[in-house]
Amino acid sequence: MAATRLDQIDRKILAELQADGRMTNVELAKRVGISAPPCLRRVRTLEEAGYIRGYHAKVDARELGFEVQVFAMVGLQSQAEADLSKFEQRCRDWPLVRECHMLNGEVDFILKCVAPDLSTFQNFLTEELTAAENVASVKTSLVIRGAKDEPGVPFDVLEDRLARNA
Amino acid sequence: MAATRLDQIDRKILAELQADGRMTNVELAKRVGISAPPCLRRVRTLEEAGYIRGYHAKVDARELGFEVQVFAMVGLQSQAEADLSKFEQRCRDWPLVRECHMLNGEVDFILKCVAPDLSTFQNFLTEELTAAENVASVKTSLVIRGAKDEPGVPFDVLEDRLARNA
DNA sequence: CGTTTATTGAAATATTATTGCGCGCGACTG
DNA sequence: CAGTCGCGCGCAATAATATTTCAATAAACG
Repeated sequence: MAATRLDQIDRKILAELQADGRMTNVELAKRVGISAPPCLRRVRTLEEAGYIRGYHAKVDARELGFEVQVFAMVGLQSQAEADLSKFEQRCRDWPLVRECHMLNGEVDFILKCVAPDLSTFQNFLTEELTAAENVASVKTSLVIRGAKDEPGVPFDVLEDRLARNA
Repeated sequence: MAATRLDQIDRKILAELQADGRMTNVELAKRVGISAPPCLRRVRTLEEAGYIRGYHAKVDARELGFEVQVFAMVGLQSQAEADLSKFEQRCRDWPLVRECHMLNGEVDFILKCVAPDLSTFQNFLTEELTAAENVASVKTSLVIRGAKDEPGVPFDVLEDRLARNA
């Protein structure tokens, strides 16, 4: 794995920034056990190498009036690469679709969507998603409640793994 | 909606920090059109009010050797609240499970999981998830590739909406 | 209207980010 | 092995940013 290119300090940096993306560099340096300048240099390197894709505030959608979250399983008629790409591009253009993943199995894509209310989503569903070219089937499930939401990497698992391989 | 309590500047702040969680406060202030001190106060207020749930670096799981991502649909035997909670707690304890959402419909939960490789995931699947108390059925789908991944709020939709209601 | 309350922005101060540079350590070489 | 090269560290100095303080302004209210 590419993680081999990283030493323990780099991984600690990633873990800390994943947990708190606004941590100051001095605090980060203190936690990983080096001084501020090399710490900052490492962060920049990790960013440029693509280990860090960006930093984002986690904004509570429900608090902002997006009370509906839906997972949609989408099946297409054609799975030719050109058609897959076309569908993916449409997902990128739909603001209500926040995530789009291509899957194996009977379903081709899973979409995570948000909407201010059910009628807005239903409108999107019938007018846009189901109606879109090449879409064969759509099954949706409303999110009743969220129990865990920590996208990213389980660094404890990673460290266990590296320790075992060492 | 609770977004009514926020003015346009607050919403702009949220949008900017969602897009770039490490933006400096002076840059943020410049973009939203006020000076730095009140801008910082607004950010703190938004954090305390729960509009901002935290800040996180988006770490690339695949780059770190987590090459497998899986969605798992889980059905339980009992949907009594106590049993639902128990299952949710288990999900929180499993490091490979990064997200857990309760759904309506035939499936009770959808889980987003990561693993270093397929065998690690299959081991988790058979030894932990499927074997867990009260779990009736599990269907999994491997993520072939990701096409969009922007969790959060579509602020353009929100602004449209507010403009229409005004 | 006068008062209260909330929010602002300028200025001052404290922290933090960033750059420049010399040092030490390990690896490669003759 | 000694010499030297290259990498990465930390110290110190500087630039930028965050944060507090405070007086002024504008809206809200009686």
